[in-house]
Formats: sequence, structure tokens, C-alpha cells
Amino acid sequence: MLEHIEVFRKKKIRATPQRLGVYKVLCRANKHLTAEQIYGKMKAEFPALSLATVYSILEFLKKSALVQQIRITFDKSCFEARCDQHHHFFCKRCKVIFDIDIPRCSALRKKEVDGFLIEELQGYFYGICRDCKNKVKDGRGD
Amino acid sequence: MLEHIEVFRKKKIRATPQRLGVYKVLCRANKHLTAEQIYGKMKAEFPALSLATVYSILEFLKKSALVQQIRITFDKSCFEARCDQHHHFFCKRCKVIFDIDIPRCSALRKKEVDGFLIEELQGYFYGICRDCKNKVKDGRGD
DNA sequence: TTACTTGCAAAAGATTTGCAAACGA
DNA sequence: TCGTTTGCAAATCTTTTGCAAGTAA
Repeated sequence: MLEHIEVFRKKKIRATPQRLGVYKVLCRANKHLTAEQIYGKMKAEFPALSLATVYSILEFLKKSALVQQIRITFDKSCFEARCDQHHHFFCKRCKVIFDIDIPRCSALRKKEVDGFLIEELQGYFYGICRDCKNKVKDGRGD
Repeated sequence: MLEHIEVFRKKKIRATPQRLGVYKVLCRANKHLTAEQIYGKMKAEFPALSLATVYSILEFLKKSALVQQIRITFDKSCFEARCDQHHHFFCKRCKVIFDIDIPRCSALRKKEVDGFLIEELQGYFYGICRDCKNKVKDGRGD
């Protein structure tokens, strides 16, 4: 796996410690974090860091196609260091977001529908995740 | 078409003028409106109306399955008086939201994937709509 | 009558902005 | 050096909340 700084160099992105920090946190977490959560995970290493900077960096990394923003709940955004096409599942019970891949669906692959040019698709699925479903089935309503 | 008030009666929903107003505005607009836009369209008929009330009514109508909320852009929610399953397309150029129906896609119909129970799906498509695409093609970059 | 709704004002929470100081290349 | 980035504080914008007054059934 390419060192994070190498990823930046390849994209000709100026590698500041804060930018690398945000990117590393997202890569390592390997899941969906809010700006606030990223900020929290960076505070130890960057005591002077400001939340506004995290937002600004996330905006920049989005434009650089290193980070993706999703808004699967109505309250706040999450970010992840994965930019290939995939979809998301939100468990209404445990509130966790899962990645889902639906490889074979022609409708989701079309680049054009009714003259509309489709550049990007975000599939947001809502329901109950496997673990929560099993808990309910077993009568463990925790 | 059922009178709006009849829809409410069938669902045993108390029919206040403001609730009917929000619902009518959404039915008549037949498109996606923000809370602010709904509020704007109602001001003439309800001078005392407050935006907080619009939000509260929208929340209520959502729970009553008369209204659906979508969040296809990162900045604000839109509401529509259509609750059947369909998806949305956001034109990056003219910023308009379109409804799209993708009838034949098995992956989108599954009720369960990998043990995950899917209760709802929001498909958000992003791209260039037909009109904007044609304008670009014709060299009319307006 | 009475529980539910509305209007209002204020609060909350996420995100953005403006600007001076700091910094990477 | 110099244009870019960061930190900070304040602003903005959407949405929510608490509560008293009003209202549909």
C-alpha cells in the first residue's frame, strides 16, 4: 500500500501535517466518520487543530478525489477515504453505517437514462443490519 | 383524486388549516420543496404562520406517510408529497431535482442482502439533465 | 372539554467565512 | 520568498425546543 504522503505527491497535493493527519485517520478508521470525530481523533497529535480546518481539509480532499462525503442521515455528514463506487446501508437500530456493494445491477451501471447523463450514484439503504436482526429474532431486545 | 381533507380523514389525522396548507402546497407543486419554500408559498394565506410550525408539520406528515424527505444535496432537505418508492436525480448544472423511476432492477428490489433487512432505499443520482446536456451540445453554454 | 397544535423566540448544531499569522515548497 | 494553509472567532444557516395561547373534534 502506498504511503499516504506518496498518494499526495502523486496528486501533486501539498502535504501539510494536518492534511496527512485527516487522511490517515480516515484510512485507518476504514469507516465513516463525522468531521467532529476526525477532529477528536486528531486532537492528541495536533493540539492546536481547529474544527474549521478539518472542514476545510475535507472539502479539499473531496475535490482531490481522496475522500467521499455521504449524508445518509438527515442530521450530519460523514466522510470516508474510499472513492470507488459503492453504496451505504444505515441500520435504524444500532445507527451504524455499512458499506454495501451491489455488483450486478445493470440499472445502476447505466451512464445515461432518458437522456440524463449519470455521473455518480449514491445508494442509501435503510433497514436493520444482520446483527440487530439476529438479536431481535433471538428475543434479545437489547 | 381524493380531496386533501379526505386523505387526512382516512388516516385519522386532525385536519388543521396549516397541515392542509402544507400538504396542498406539496401536492400542487408536484416537486421537491424546502421547508423555507413551503413557508414562502403559504405566507399569503397564513400570515401568522411560523417556519417552526412548517417543520413540525412536515415531521408529522412524514410519520403519517404523506410526505417524504430527501437530502440529495449536502446543504438542506427537500420534501415531496409522494411516498411510493422512486429515486432522485440532481442536475449539477441547473440544480434541479428530478424524480426517476427505475422499474426493472432486481438488486433494488431485494428485501434482504447478506442478512441485512432492507426497508427503504434512496437512490441519489448526480449528473447533467437532458436539457442541460443538449444546451452544452449545441454550444449554448447558458 | 381537552389533548393536540400553533406561534414565537430562543437555542442548538453543523458548517462557513474573514482575516492575520504560520508554513511548505 | 510567496502563495497557500491554518487557527480562531464570529457568522450563517438549517432545524429543534420550550412554553403559553389557541383550536379541532
